[in-house]
Amino acid sequence: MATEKEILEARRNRAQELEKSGTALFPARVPRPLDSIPQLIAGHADSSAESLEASRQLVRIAGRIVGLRSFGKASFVSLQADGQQLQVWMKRDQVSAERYTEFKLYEVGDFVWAAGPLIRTQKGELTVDVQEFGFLAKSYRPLPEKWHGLVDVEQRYRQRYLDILTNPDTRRMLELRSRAVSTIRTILEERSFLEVETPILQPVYGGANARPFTTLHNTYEETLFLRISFELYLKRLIIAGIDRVYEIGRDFRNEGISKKHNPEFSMLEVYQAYADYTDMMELTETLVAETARRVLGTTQVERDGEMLELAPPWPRRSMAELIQEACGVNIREARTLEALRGAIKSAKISNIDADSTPTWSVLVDELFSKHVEPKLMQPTFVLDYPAELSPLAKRHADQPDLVERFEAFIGGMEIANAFSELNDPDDQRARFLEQAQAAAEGDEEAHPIDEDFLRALEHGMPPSGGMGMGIGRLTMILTGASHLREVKVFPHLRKRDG
RNA sequence: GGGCGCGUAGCUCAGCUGGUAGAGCAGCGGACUCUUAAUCCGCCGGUCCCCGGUUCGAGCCCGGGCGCGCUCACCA
Repeated sequence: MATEKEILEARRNRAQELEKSGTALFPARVPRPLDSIPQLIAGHADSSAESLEASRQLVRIAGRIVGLRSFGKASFVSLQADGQQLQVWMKRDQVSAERYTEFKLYEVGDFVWAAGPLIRTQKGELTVDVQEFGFLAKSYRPLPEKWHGLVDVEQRYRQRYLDILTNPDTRRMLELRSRAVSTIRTILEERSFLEVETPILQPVYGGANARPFTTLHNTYEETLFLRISFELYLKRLIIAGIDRVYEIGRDFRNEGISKKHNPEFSMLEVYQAYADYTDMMELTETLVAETARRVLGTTQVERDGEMLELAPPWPRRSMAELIQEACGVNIREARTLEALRGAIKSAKISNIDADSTPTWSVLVDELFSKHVEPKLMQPTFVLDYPAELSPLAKRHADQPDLVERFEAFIGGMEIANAFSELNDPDDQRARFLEQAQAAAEGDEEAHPIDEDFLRALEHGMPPSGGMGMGIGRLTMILTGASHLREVKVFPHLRKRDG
């Protein structure tokens, strides 16, 4: 018997036998109170066999059978709950021959409870010396192979529950991500920010340059878009006088998948009135460093063998000076497309096709993302982006072709993006029109015009700073993960037929 | 989307120059009251990803497809 069908039949048959012997396979009630396995383990890390013997503490635990070492008239069973395992020792003499026969029908994967005194075995293992036990839930399918565990990458993601169940690292990642998000909420609450939930289905998408997912509302016969950012709604709330506001939620972008990209991803967006992008720098570095400190207990993380120091202050570097350093091209002198093309050619920059790049800004962006970004390992704020690439950011007072914007990079990856928010409705309209022009010329990621948002802006918006941070990428930095899907609970995989 | 690689038992893997499929774990039967990858004896288990081709003969070679990984491109 070893085909999948036969293994499943064997488990079904054993379940039937159990049921015939009067055991409910899926009982509704669990005996209470239950002791927590992690708490028992932590509480008795130093308890000796003698002290346990002396106190004879009676405990009751419940969990999934993940290991079964069976002898003729006794068995050791590993029970797992809350991600940790505690051994129970089942002896025929102690539980009665009849009940031991029933127990022999239990198998790896099933859920059970067991009660008895806590002891330490001769080998020193903390163990429940079972006096009473019972069945809690049947598992009809086997767990992954116990020694190698689940290693097939595809199956790890297609059946993530098995990955989480059997790979402690995956569980630790989930716990860490959860604590990171809750720490971010705590810090923002400490600073009096209000958390809101804005629409995911939007009549006009915006706040970023990306292609959206499109859907249809049947009743209103209305085309709706899954949001690509929360930005324009949160700014409406700034206009509404919610001076410190944030949202943690999901964005959707109909684009490629890579180590750093997924079509749906979690974002934090924060907006603060009477502030600008320098305030956002302080907030960003504090959020990242404080989250690391509270979750990991340190502000130092390792990435590809390099130690990263997340503690503030992070260096503030202008995009121009970083490009100058990396490529020897001075974008402040080469201010036109032709001049920049010439500078790139004379500097002999590799893998940039200067002639086919349509605008000065896009060429600058190319230089930056290919030659600077991958090298930004230690946390770094990159400041002062071309206005053309940032239709929602306020212009520099003295350099109107640049905007007050920064992106924060860690480990060669963009972690956050922020600006002094554009609050001049006429300039905003002009920027939208530029975007409409780009769209007309075929730029599928151009920002659409949002008349409703412009109307709101005309009512008046205070000077404000805004910042967006990728939760998944932050988690990658905190865990050292090399791929975004590692820090997602259920990453997207192609649909499989059959 | 392009390039490279992979797909063999439920799981983890091996399979020579093309000669008719193998191990460990899991499963089944048996022994066993201090194991923790328990041990020992025996047994069962295959659409070699799919379709087509070459060949006396294909897991292996060729063509097409599907899925996955890496990578480049795209993309915050």
